[in-house]
Amino acid sequence: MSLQFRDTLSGETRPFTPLNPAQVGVYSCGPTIYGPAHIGNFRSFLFADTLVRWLRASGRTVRWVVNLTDIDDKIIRTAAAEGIEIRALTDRWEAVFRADMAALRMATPDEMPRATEHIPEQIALVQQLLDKGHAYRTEDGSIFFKISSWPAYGKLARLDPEAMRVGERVEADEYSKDDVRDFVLWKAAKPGEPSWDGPLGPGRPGWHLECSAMSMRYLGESFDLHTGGIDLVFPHHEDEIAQSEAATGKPFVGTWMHCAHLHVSGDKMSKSLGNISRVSDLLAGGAEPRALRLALISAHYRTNLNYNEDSLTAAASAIARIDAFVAALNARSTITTGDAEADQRATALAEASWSRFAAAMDDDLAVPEALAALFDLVRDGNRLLDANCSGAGAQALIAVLEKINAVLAVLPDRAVLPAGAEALLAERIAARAAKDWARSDALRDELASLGVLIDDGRDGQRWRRAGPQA
RNA sequence: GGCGACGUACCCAAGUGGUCUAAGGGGGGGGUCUGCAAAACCCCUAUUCGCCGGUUCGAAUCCGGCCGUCGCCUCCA
Repeated sequence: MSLQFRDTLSGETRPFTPLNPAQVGVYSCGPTIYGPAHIGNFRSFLFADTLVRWLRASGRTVRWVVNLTDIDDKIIRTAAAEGIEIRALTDRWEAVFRADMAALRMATPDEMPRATEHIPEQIALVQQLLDKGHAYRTEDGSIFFKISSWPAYGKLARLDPEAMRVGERVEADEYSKDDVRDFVLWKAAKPGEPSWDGPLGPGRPGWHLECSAMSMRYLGESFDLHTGGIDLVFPHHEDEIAQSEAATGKPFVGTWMHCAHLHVSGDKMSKSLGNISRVSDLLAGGAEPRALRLALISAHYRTNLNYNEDSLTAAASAIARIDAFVAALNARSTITTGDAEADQRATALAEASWSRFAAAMDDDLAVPEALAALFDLVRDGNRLLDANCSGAGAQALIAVLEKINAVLAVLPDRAVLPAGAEALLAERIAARAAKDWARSDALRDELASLGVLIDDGRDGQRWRRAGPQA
C-alpha cells in the first residue's frame, strides 16, 4: 500500500502526492505561549511529530514549521496581570514548551516562527486582501475579511455561511464590523496594547493571519500538509483558507489533517473540572517521558483518546517491557554461538515486522496497528532469545527496532550507569561466580537503590535503568 | 436548533461485510524456567462488539429507530 492520508477538506482518504517531491512542506499550528501546555495540546503536537517522522523514515525530505503564537488577548491580559513585559512572558513559556517538546522526544521543527517577528509578512497579506476587495477597514481602523466576497467560505468546517447569521455572539467582539461573520485581520491599536505601525495604520494582527503569513513565508503559497487539533477546523483553519486563497488565488493546502481530542476519564479537559494535566507537572512529578509519549500516541489520531490515572502506569509497564527486551538483545548481541534456525527466523521476523509496521503507518498513520507490530516483535523476539538465537539474530532484531524507533521514539536511550554502579556490577559478577548468593542479592538491592535493575539470564547478568531517565 | 464524531473485555485500544469463536498494551489468575528475585515464555481472563429491528448466504462492520457520550457552530490542540 502506498502512503495515504485522510483529508478534512474533501473528507476522503487518498494517496499522498507531494507538490514537490524534493521537499514535503508541513505546517503545524503550535501553542499560544502564555502558560504551560497540557497533555491534550501535546497529543496533537505528537501526532504532527509522528507524521513528520514517518514521512522522513519513508524516505521523504520534509520541512516542518510549527508556529508560536506570541501575541493575542490572553497574552496581553496575562502579562498585564503579572506586571511583566509581553516578551518576558512569551520567552518564559517558549522555553518551557521547548523543554516539554524535548522531553517528549519531539523532533525539532525546522522553523518555529513567532507571530511578532513576522509582522511585515502579515501586513503584506492584508494589503493584498484590501487590494483585491476581500477586506475592508472599519471606522476604528481595524480591518476585516469580507466573507461575502468568498463564496467557498465554510467548506472546510461544512458550515453554512447563511446559517451563521443566526445565534450570533457578537457582543464578545469589541470591534465593529459590517457583517457578524467577518473575522478580523488587523486589530486597530488600543491604549495599553502593543501595536505595530505601517501601511495599515497602528494595530496588531488577528489570530488567523499569522498562520497564513508564516506558512506561506516558509513553505510557499501552496504546500502539502497542515495539521492541528480538531477544534481548529473552525474558525481558525477555515479563516486561514479564506484569507490565503483569496490573497494568492492558489490552493492553500493539499491535505488538512486534524487530531481528535484527548479526554480525561471521559470528560473534556477543562479548568472548571480541574482535570488538566500539564506536561511539565507530570514530568516534574517523576513521570517517565517515554511512557507519557506512548500514552499520548497510542490511539489513532482521528479518534478520541481516553486518558485516566491508569494510562501512565500502563504505558510505563509497556515501556519497561520494551526496555527489558532491548537489554536482553544487547546482552545476546555479543554471543557468537547459537541456534542457526533461530537466527534465520530472527531475520525473517525483522523483515516481516518492518513490512507490517510500514504498511500500518502508510495507512493514514495507523499507530495502534504499528504498535501491535512492535509488541508482537517483542514477544516473538523473546521466543527466539529463548530458542538460543546468536548475536547475529539479536542484531537483526536490534536493527529493525531502531528503524521503528526512528518513528515512534520509545526505545531507551543508550543507558548510562550512575556513579559507582560499574564497580558494584563487577563485584556482583565475582560474587555470583563464587556462588555467594547473599552478597549477590545485597549488591542487587544496592544497585536497585541507584536505579539499576538486574536481570540474571543465560547471557549472564544484564542491567537496565529504572524509572524516568534524564 | 444546524453540522459532525463515537459507544468493542476490568482499564487503554485496533478491526468497519466472510480469514472475527474480535489485534496489541495494561491489569488479574494459573503454570514453566530460575539459587532467589527479576525478566521471559505458555495457558486462562469479550462465542461477543450500547439496545431493538432490518438488509444479506453471511454484520462488530451496511440501513433505520432508540439510549448514552463527546465535539464544532467565531477562547480552544
